Amino acid sequence: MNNNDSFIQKLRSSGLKATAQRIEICKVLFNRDKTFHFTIYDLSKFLNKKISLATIYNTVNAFKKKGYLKEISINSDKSYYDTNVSNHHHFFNESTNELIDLHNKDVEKVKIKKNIPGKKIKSIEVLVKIENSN
Amino acid sequence: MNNNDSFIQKLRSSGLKATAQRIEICKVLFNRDKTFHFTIYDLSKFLNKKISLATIYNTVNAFKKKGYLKEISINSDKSYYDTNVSNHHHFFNESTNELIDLHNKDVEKVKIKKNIPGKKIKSIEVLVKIENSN
DNA sequence: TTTTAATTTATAATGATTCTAAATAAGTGT
DNA sequence: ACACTTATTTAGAATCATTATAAATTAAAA
Ligand SMILES: [Mn+2]
Ligand SMILES: [Mn+2]
Ligand SMILES: [Zn+2]
Ligand SMILES: [Zn+2]
Repeated sequence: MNNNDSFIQKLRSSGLKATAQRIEICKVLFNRDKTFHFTIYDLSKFLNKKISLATIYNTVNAFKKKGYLKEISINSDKSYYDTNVSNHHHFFNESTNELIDLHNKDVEKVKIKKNIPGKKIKSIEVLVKIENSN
Repeated sequence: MNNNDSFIQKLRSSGLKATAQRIEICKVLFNRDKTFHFTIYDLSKFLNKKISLATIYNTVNAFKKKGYLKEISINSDKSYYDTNVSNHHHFFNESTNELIDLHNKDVEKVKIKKNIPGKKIKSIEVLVKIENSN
């Protein structure tokens, strides 16, 4: 089973039609060793004008809804997405606008000692902003 | 010394002219007991059309640059600002889009065990997303 | 009071994202 | 293989937050 086939299965199994555009986007996003952190603009550069911007947005939103991508909270004017959908934290390099994963072993478990009645915790995310220390 | 005078001094001492608009905005932002978390839209509602939107943006940006306001990292399409400029963390209520302060005593100190050579840490922020638990 | 530079403002511009609606293509059933 | 139905793609328009522009105003200095 080659990669394309696995993407086709992945798409179909989640009720998404396996279109050429989605398979192309899957290849860019998921044929990787490490986590990919990207903006829509980053992704569109990789796709090299082969796919319309509307479709890139549609697909990223669909993949996010299906749980294949995660949106990352950055103080910024555009959204960042992450192929690592597990619970993890980030460095954000303010000099380069680049995200770097912090794995569980890199951050001591965050303990929240306050609770709000009637509310439950959905996620706990740590963002460590860094810059050149020159 | 009334409030206005203290705002005038605060503005002048940081090299900002003490205009009527800025004093008005100071009153909304800083005449409070607790932290104020707001968007530009929130602030503009408080100001009730007396001040142009451009000036609200200009002033918030100026206050942020001077360290009187902090921008908060939320996964969202608009910026949030915070009158609490100290290092602290937040709950974000996804049902109401409301920020709630987490003080130092509410969160165990976050320990980052990974370091990136040539980079220094500017800030460490924890964002706890919550929602109705029904 | 005059001068000067900062500020305010209406308005235009920008940029990210979503919407619209027509054309196309995937998957289903025959 | 073929037709059918519906999801998807797409160009382009619309929206929304934010920033830029540039002329009028005003604070503070001289
Ligand atoms: Mn920003
Ligand atoms: Mn969003
Ligand atoms: Zn990540
Ligand atoms: Zn706060």
